[in-house]
Amino acid sequence: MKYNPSVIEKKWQKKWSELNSFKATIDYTKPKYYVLEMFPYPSGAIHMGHVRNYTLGDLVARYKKAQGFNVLHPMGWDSFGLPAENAAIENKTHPSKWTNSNIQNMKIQLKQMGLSYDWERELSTCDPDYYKFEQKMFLDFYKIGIAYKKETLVNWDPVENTVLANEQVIDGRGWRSGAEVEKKKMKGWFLKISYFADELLEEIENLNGWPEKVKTMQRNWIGKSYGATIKFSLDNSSEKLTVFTTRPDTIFGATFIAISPQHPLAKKISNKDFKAADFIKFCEKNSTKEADIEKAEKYGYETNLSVYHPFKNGVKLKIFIANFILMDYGTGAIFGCPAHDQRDYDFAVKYSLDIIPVINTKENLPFIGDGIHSNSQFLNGLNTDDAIKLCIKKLNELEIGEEKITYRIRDWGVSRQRYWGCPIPIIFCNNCGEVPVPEEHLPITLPEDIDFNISGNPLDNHPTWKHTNCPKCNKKAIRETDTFDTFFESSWYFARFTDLNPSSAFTEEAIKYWMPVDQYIGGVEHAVMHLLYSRFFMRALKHVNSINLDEPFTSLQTQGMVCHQTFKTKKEQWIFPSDIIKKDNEYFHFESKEPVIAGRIEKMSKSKKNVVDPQQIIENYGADTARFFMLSDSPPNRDMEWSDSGVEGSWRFLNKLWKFVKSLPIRNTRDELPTNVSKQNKELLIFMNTTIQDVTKAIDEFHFNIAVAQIRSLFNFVSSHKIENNDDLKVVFFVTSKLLILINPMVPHLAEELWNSLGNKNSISNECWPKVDLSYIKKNNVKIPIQVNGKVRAVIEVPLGLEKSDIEEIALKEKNVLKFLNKSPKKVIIIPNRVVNFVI
RNA sequence: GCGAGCGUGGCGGAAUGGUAGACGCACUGGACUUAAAAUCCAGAGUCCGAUAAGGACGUGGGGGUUCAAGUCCCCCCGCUCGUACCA
Repeated sequence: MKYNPSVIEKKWQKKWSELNSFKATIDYTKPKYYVLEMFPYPSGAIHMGHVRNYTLGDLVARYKKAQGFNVLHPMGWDSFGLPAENAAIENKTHPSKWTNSNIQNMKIQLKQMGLSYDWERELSTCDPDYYKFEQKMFLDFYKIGIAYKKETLVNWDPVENTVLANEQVIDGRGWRSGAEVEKKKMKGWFLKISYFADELLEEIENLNGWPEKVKTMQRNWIGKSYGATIKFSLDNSSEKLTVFTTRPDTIFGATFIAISPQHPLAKKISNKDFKAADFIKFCEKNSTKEADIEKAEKYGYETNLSVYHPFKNGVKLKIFIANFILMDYGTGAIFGCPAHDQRDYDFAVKYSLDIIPVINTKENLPFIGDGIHSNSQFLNGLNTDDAIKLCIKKLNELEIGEEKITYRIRDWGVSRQRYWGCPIPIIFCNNCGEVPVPEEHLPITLPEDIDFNISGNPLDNHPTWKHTNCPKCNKKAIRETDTFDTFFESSWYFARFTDLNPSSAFTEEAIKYWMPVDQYIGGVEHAVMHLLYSRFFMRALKHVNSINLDEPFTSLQTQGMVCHQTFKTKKEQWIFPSDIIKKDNEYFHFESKEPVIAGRIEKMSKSKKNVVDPQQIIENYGADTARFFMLSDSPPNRDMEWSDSGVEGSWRFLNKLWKFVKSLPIRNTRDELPTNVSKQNKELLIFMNTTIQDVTKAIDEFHFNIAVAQIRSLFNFVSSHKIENNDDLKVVFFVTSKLLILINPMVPHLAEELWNSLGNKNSISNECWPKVDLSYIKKNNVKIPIQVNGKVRAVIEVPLGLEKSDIEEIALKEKNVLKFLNKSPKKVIIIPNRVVNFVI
């Protein structure tokens, strides 16, 4: 019988579903394990990124189940978001219809992959039964000031009259209209993540299961910095201008002041100075993307205002309005010290401003490092740290400044001017102002009838939806027509999975038992925002007594991208890999037979057409081959290349495994070992036990590609084992059984089928993970390289733990060692069981 | 621009500071076959050497620490992710 994945995969998927094999038990006395993959946006069909992510998670879930844990492994849909609205405009379908049909389709696909989800816990964030809870959360936050309203800058498309997402701004222009995007001030809702900045920062060090790189990124994102504010007095005015600096010690090198175009003073100046107004307008012609702002050429406008230097009598500093000063950071104003800051230096050179060094150095300016101060009155002779301290002391004495801690992190803007999101439960009343929607009126649901053909915010354009009565005074009032950022939904879904009861977002005992998530897996692109928002959200919810939890994710793994070679015609048109045929190492288009240029290996993306449809792979090779290849080659946290030959390799291996197990002549002796184990059989058992140990270690360390390699080696070993008598057969059976348990989390359908054909009645999913018999892996001998001047000249095998002098004696008998040992060694390094190095 | 990560044979990758290249892909030779595919067996970093023994070189580039560096430190190059309204 041939290996036929399409038959056996359906068979076992049906069986798992009938037996409810992967249901998380509600028995809070058992040890639990919660494994979660980042839930998908239902874009229409699963892509290879999903396949990779969910294969990794499924391996962990099945492995932990085998280790005896009560496993929670749920799946849901991050189903609010922009693409549904774009689809609505393009295909004239309603976002909810489009979204739900995508979910149906993707769910079928996930089931075809044989993933061990507890589908009874499925959730979808666009479902009012889900988002009603976050409206309540928002109101709780609102009551204590964690949610508040303020003005912010948005990308405004003046042609479409809509707010654009950053990704909809391409080279400073609206993606559909092509109009130059403007920055526009707009009021929106914010969550006070800054209130928790210190706690979020400090707790990073306790996230032991997180990758160091993610922790570093979050630390830098929060960006706590110690510095000072300095109040400068304006010339010819009683007003003060407060700047923030992390280097108050360089104050004597200050030669100019720069303020943000959004600074109140800039606005004031522009009232009288038309050129300043023009300049500010010019600065507004840029997107709100940080990268765009930073990369844009730095411009300044010299105003006719200046301030007095706080310590240098009579010295005035000109105020510039500068396009690179962000209003959101510090005070939106800086003093420029060109000698000791790269950006200030560039600015000073461009506008021919003075450059006054105040730190002694032999290096070229600007010099950013530490050093002894000069030219700095009371700071002369001090190093940077001491100068900062003394300067702050002096500022305090003179009451013109103080020590100040600032954070780079900004409060989280959650308002979106879109339809397909959770409505924000606030009502605006002319009498009463902002009024929260009373809880008994929740959920506020979206209107079904919606028109996307009018430009602007669809909810705002709806003829009736926003009109309501004020809950306080009952007069006519208007609903908030903004909806939530979809990161709102993804900031608590993991906690919701623990108990989907309809009356409250969480239940105490389910949270206490299941949370935190033991293993969270997803793309590294979420390293900061989603993960930081989730950490913040748990704290905010704790603050309003909704949940008793701090950190949501104990351990985190970030998986790399799935890449594929790109192909282009000579006319620069991208081509799908499935439309290409390879002949004599050259590529041709399947239909036109035109030659095709093979390009770089890049992240799979629809725009470059270098995608492979998982559906095709499942149909051609089966889910197990797709899963096995996903795990085989690359370590999970690195990018991987999807290649046809790699898939073929996995397919071949699974076939070999199939044939081998099916060829074994007897059944049902899997737990029996012969009373006397021959030398040959002992070697196999040693290899098996070593493999069990190594595979277990590799899985625990998330090195699944190594686990695969070791399982392959064990297969190579056992399948070439000579079977000459019944004892040999027993051992081969024993080892094969263990091998199937090891490989089950990777290729569960195949493992079930082969397990079954070995005569087992139970599902392999209920088998325990094999234990290592340590008596088989005690080593007696060890191979030691012998080096001469660090180069290996021989390898000797000696008993473990042999004395240094004995090792040296044996080493000195090696011909090749003596050949290179033409002088007596200056030094002999012997690390027992490790290495010998003769240094001559 | 800023922050973070990555870079090892023809390719994916392996390697507690201690034998670089496990396992696999592609490749080459052989077996089977009328033939091919599939399958099985064997070989293989590059160069010198005889196809051997053995040697030299070799982990993006340059420098350093060390008896010993893919691994630690410094500088540079290239690529990738994030950069706050994509998810």
